Amino acid sequence: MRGGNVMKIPKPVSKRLSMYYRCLEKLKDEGIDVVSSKELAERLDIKPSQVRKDLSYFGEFGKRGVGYHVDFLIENLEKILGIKEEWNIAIIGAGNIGRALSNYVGLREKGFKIVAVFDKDDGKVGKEIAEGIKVLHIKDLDRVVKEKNVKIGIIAVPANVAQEVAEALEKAGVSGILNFAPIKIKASIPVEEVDISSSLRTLTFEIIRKHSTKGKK
Amino acid sequence: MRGGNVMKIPKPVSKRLSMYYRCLEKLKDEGIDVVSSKELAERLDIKPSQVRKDLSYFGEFGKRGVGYHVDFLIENLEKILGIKEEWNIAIIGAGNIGRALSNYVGLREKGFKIVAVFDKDDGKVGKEIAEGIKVLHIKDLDRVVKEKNVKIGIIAVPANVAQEVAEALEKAGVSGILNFAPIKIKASIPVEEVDISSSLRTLTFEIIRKHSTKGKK
DNA sequence: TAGATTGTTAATCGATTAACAATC
DNA sequence: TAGATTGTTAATCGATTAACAATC
Repeated sequence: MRGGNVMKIPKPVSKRLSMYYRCLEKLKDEGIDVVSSKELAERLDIKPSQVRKDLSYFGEFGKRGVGYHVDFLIENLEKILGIKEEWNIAIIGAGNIGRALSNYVGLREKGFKIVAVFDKDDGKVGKEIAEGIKVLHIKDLDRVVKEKNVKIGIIAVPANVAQEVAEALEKAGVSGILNFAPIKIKASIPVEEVDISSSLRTLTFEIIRKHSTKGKK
Repeated sequence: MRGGNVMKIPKPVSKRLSMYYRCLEKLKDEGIDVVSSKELAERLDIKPSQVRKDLSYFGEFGKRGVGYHVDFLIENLEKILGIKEEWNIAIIGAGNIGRALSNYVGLREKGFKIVAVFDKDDGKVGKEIAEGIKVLHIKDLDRVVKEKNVKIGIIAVPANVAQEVAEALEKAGVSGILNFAPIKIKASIPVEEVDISSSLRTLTFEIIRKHSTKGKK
């Protein structure tokens, strides 16, 4: 099914769509131009019906009895995920995370372009944090977001100021936020959380559980 | 319920336990020494029954009619999550992510100690990547993991070599892996994935959906 | 004791998987 | 046409939430 009426899509779908896309690119490289949900699922270690259901939220991309044309599916996923668009990004916070992200070339290749880095510390403002990127003062956020058409704001500041930075970003007019601070951000625009400490904590939890559980299958 | 028999715990529980812990520390700072599931839930914007159920997987920490003693619950969460333990970490890959993590002081404060950084590039080996941390050659992984009692390996290499690095880490004897490469790692020890590009992609997906959906509530 | 709040069972909700008619 | 594989509906599984007896 599909249509203009409200359609709820499970949270995990978008992560899987990215997986499908990456896999399809590989298939294309291998010279394969039609693939079945079975084949795709096998490569990704999931169920064929999951592949079909995930795709069905967005349209009918396959041919019964045949499978999915790799090129056609790639094209559609590119539209759904915004892969061919260029996304201008501003980073707030010129500390370790801010610096690492500014220098992370992998992002550029995927269409994510860091166009500005902000900090409130005058000692950092004006310094070159990455090639061609000078740190700006946070007070210029509004103006720069508009001028440089910033679509995504990345929060790379301590937890205690993260919420207010989020509000400033939203007010400045960004469309989405990626948050590295270990605190849940409340906003009316989409927010994704990346919490490294929390992931490490989940890991130690699992390690402890694994070792202390005797009869666990 | 609780007990020695196999007890399945929902995946999202550990993230929430971390949230509870952080919130309890704040409560302690505020001088509060007893808290109800209702109060805790309100502060975290979840349901009281979720708090109670999550905690019930690990024991009976509250008093009926009273609530939870903050200190007592903190103590227990510290054990469950391994918060007071020191976790020695090795990073594989001395690129941008590796460097950023090596310099990320926030980790140290939480008991995560980077004790070694590895790379296969001779140009990087021997260089000081962070204060007091010289890059080692990957060939010394096995020895160093044993000598320095490394418990966690962080994968900060490109996707195409991530799986083999994971296998090397497991063979060397680490207990868990944190993976920054955009590929799902298969291993028999716990693995947590942190995928920044994928999170950004989910964000662009949500932004596009939000804007193109008219009647959406 | 009366009031409050837990721990746990049962009901609900959401996501995944299986099954199958439609159709290439 | 016969075989294959989709798109979609129905069944299952897993996680959250509500309800309530137990008890501080």
